[in-house]
Amino acid sequence: MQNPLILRLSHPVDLSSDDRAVLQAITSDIREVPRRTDIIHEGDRPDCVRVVMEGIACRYKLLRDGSRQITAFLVPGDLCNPHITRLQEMDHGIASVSPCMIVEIPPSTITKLASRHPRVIDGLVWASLADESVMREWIVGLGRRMADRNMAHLICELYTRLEAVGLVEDRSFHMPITQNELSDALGITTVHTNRTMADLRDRGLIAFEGRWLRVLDLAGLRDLGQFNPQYLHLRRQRPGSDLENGEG
Amino acid sequence: MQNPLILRLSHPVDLSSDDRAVLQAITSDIREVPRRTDIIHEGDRPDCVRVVMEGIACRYKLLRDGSRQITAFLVPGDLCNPHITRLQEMDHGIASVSPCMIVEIPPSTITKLASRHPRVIDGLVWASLADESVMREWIVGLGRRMADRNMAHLICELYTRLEAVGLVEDRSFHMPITQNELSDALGITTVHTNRTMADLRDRGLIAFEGRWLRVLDLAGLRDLGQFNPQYLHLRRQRPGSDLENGEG
DNA sequence: CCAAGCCATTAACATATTTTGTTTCGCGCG
DNA sequence: CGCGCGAAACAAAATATGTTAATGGCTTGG
Repeated sequence: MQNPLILRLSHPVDLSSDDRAVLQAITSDIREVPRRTDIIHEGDRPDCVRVVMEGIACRYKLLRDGSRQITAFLVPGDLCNPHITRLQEMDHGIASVSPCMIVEIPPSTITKLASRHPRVIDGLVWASLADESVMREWIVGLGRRMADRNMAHLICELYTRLEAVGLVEDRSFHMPITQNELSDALGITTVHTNRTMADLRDRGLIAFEGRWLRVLDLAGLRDLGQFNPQYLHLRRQRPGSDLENGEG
Repeated sequence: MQNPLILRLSHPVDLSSDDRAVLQAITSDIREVPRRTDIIHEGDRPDCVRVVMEGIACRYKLLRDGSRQITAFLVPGDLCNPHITRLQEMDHGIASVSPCMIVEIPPSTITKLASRHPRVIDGLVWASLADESVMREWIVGLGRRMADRNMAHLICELYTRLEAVGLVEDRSFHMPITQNELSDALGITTVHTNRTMADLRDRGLIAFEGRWLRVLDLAGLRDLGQFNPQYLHLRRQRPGSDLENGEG
């Protein structure tokens, strides 16, 4: 499997072979995290940028009554804490959903990147903008979409983002997210998630094969979720022009 | 009234008097926007950074079925498009809720700021992080909070953010947001917004005096909404240096 | 001054979603 | 092998929220 971070950043910017080599080098020291384990706790002030290289993780917040809201899923190539240079206190937790491979990059490395590999920083900023955009789309979904449409939308989101890092094969992808976790992402109960999932299956839109989710009718799924992949900003919008070096 | 952008940025970073002077200078060319008018359209690729200096605006997305979801409110001192240097296509619209005063800052000015006034840029990045954090909190609210709690939370958010730019007087602030707009922010119908609002009033938590919202029981409101202002990142976090200048 | 329109408010009823409880299935483990 | 557990599936009752429609206050503009 190719390096997901490189794949991810290749979409928004043109990486030189040198850029790629550096990215490959700084993502070589991989650490495994078992499933359902905090990668960063709420309140932490992490001293390294963490990148998911394999597996799926999530950002989440816990409420006093014990309920949980997942605010984002992280797929390979995603950064846990892109704003490291601010040394901010985390206002939410990040946990593995499946077993994950994680890389830690010290801030000094980022600083070096900023001067010698501006394209890489560009790509990271783009990725951060895409994350924001995904959040807005979640707000829309939670506020104004019925459960079935929102679930269709979420599946489309995962499908598209996983495809961007080469993790979709033959219209299907590994799906370690349980219905309970889906519920906490969609803001509904597990029971309703189960009903809704069955509904999508019955309509012939998706199918489960073991822990793999196969999209049987991508057009239909997109239509139901009113999914327009543009918000993911996976393609660069203007060849060249934008210099703007990083914030390190 | 003091310059809201300066007030806003003074919270996260220490601005020199020189920084302040520059900020004052670049926010002098103000333009008025009537209420309910698009400031930036979805699909636009704005060529200037816009800052709200007066009034309230909102980010929103429209769905095919005609419904709308507001994903954020912008108060004085907030930036409409902080990521201008990427020349991104807007994936959402920004519209005035009340009549607004808007400033436009060309990217070249930002570039100059970056070299000569790093603190200002620091502050802007902090503000952007806070915006992200607010989005996450909205996701939590839409997904997991009952309508009354979420409305309490939103009122606390507005109260705190307006207080940070000196727009809360005697526990009350100007509230031009209609129940219809509140509904589109909270993901509920106007009828339910009305019910919920009446409920908060009946409980003695808030009161309306014309178009001003007075918070009668701040502790009660915070408790109901389970509001913890920390996520707004209004104070700088450096452990030693926390002088905590008064927020009033 | 009236008419038109926006806004807040309320009622009665309909629907979506939650809550609760039970059942089944597959799987790791003693 | 049986056991316990997590996950999934299913159903009935309870509740939160949505829909539709009507009212009155208030502003605004002719």
